[in-house]
Amino acid sequence: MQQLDYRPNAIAQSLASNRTNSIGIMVSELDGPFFGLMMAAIEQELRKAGKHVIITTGHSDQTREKEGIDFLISRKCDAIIAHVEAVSDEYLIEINQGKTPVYLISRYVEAIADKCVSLDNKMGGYLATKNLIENNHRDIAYVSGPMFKADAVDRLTGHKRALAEFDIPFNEELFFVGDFKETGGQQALKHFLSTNRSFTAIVCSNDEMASGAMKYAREHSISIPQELSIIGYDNVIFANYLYPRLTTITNPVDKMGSMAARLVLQDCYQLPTLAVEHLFTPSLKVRDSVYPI
Amino acid sequence: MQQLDYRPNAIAQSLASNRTNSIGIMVSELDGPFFGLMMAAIEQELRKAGKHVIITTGHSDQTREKEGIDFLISRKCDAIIAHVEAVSDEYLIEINQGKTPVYLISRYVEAIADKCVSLDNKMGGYLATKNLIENNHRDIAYVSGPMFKADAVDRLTGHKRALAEFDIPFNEELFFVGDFKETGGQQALKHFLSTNRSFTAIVCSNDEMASGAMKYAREHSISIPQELSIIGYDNVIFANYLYPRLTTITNPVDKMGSMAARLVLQDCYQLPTLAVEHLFTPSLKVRDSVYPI
DNA sequence: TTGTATGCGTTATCAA
DNA sequence: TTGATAACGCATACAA
Repeated sequence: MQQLDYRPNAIAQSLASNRTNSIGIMVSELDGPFFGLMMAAIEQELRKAGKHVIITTGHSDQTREKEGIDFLISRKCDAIIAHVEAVSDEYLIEINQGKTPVYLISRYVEAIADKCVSLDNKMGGYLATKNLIENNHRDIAYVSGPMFKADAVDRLTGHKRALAEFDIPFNEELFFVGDFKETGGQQALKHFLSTNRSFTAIVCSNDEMASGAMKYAREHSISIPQELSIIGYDNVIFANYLYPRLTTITNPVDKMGSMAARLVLQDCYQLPTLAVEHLFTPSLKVRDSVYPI
Repeated sequence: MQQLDYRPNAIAQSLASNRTNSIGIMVSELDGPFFGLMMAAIEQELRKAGKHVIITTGHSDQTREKEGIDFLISRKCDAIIAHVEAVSDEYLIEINQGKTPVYLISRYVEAIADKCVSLDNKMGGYLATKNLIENNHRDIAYVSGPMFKADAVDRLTGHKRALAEFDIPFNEELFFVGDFKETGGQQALKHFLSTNRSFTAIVCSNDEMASGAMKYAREHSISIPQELSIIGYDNVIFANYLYPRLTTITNPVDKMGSMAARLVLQDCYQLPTLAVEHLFTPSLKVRDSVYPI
């Protein structure tokens, strides 16, 4: 009878089997180079398993993140893959008691470690600063992201470790908390310049802020990298478009995305997975924005 | 009894009411600055109406685009919003006979004009070239996108119209078909340089290719915009990050996204909509990559 | 208005 | 193994 093209009704299947074959995705933003890559990887992995992806945004806001997750749960997703920043660890643990498992990307919560896929941001922060130090920089400014974000805290920790390893004191004057956006980088450089504290390099804890700093530098005739070296973080697409091309730390967000998808496939649908990996390692991507002195 | 928090089962609702409250979205790519904005706009509009969004990718490939749409239909989406490039007009008309309406973004198909939201690309192409001409450029090279894409064809048409309006002949030597990616821009400039035909400006039919051309120019010590003016198209986020900042044509992809979403809300869910608009108008965004001569 | 059956298109269970 | 039947949790239509 298939000749009269019979198509099973996915909704009826779901009602009867209690399985929707849909996975909820929660990201902070739909635009931005970061999440695009991540979602592309997730979607690709899931789609070839016949699953589909329902997408929601949280905008790094606690309320909206919770609403989004509620929404996905109410939609009876079989699982959720979330990149959340504002919500607490406790909430994530609690929500995972429910019947919908919530996997986390770019975040590590001890109690649900098997549901986390994260990047070793301490190592990334360490690598960035170490690269500068190995290029003989000693007076290094640091632009952090908002301190409520674990990523920002970890990257800073790595930075301090590199400093300590080379006996370089951490200087509060050369520390600035930005917003992970372009403006943050601009404000940071402006601030550093105003302290009259000299510095030869600046590590920005993401590429957007690095771009902002570069822009501010150009507007004030500070040549990069001759007068000031800059290193970013994330290796976002446009890092390669900037001039000079930005040296940065790779953030394999696509690999983390596929990994999370595969975990879901394995745990929720009993599909075989090759290797599982929970902690990803960043690496240094050398381009043109760091000069030795 | 709501105190014992009763939650309606969305699946059962769907089965009984024949309405899933889900809208399928089909885009070419999940990454890339273009689609991010578009999806963000769609999601925002739909989400506040309590609808949700199922996302699929087509990768500008005819088979995959059809598969994706089939997939969304089989998932019983109430409607589909698609940005498709490879599939034929006939197919789109035919698929719209079915019970799932599919709306088109950035594409105009006469027979289903009420389901189309598009950009006046002819006007955009015209504006770009006209701006160059008004800056006294006469020898203008043109980098097109793949000619199977309607966008590319229309932009080129606009370019030719501007040329004609000022009695400038179209020169095949200064015409190159790229891939809408960075490499396309690099190849194009390389090609133009090899013809020994002189030119003072180059219009790239999207910003990626403009970036590629700028990169190639820099590598070959051609200073922009002093020696060569460049104009792009789309006003993608990174156009503002490039150096020099790229003059370009705005493509209000976010507005088109919300418009498509509102059409769906209106047609499929009988929700009131303010003004409906089907054709959007691009405009010139002047930045730093065009110099008068 | 409030209440009660019936159907939605499957899966799963149990009997044959 | 095959075949009938009861959930699945709601809308909807109809009756009270």
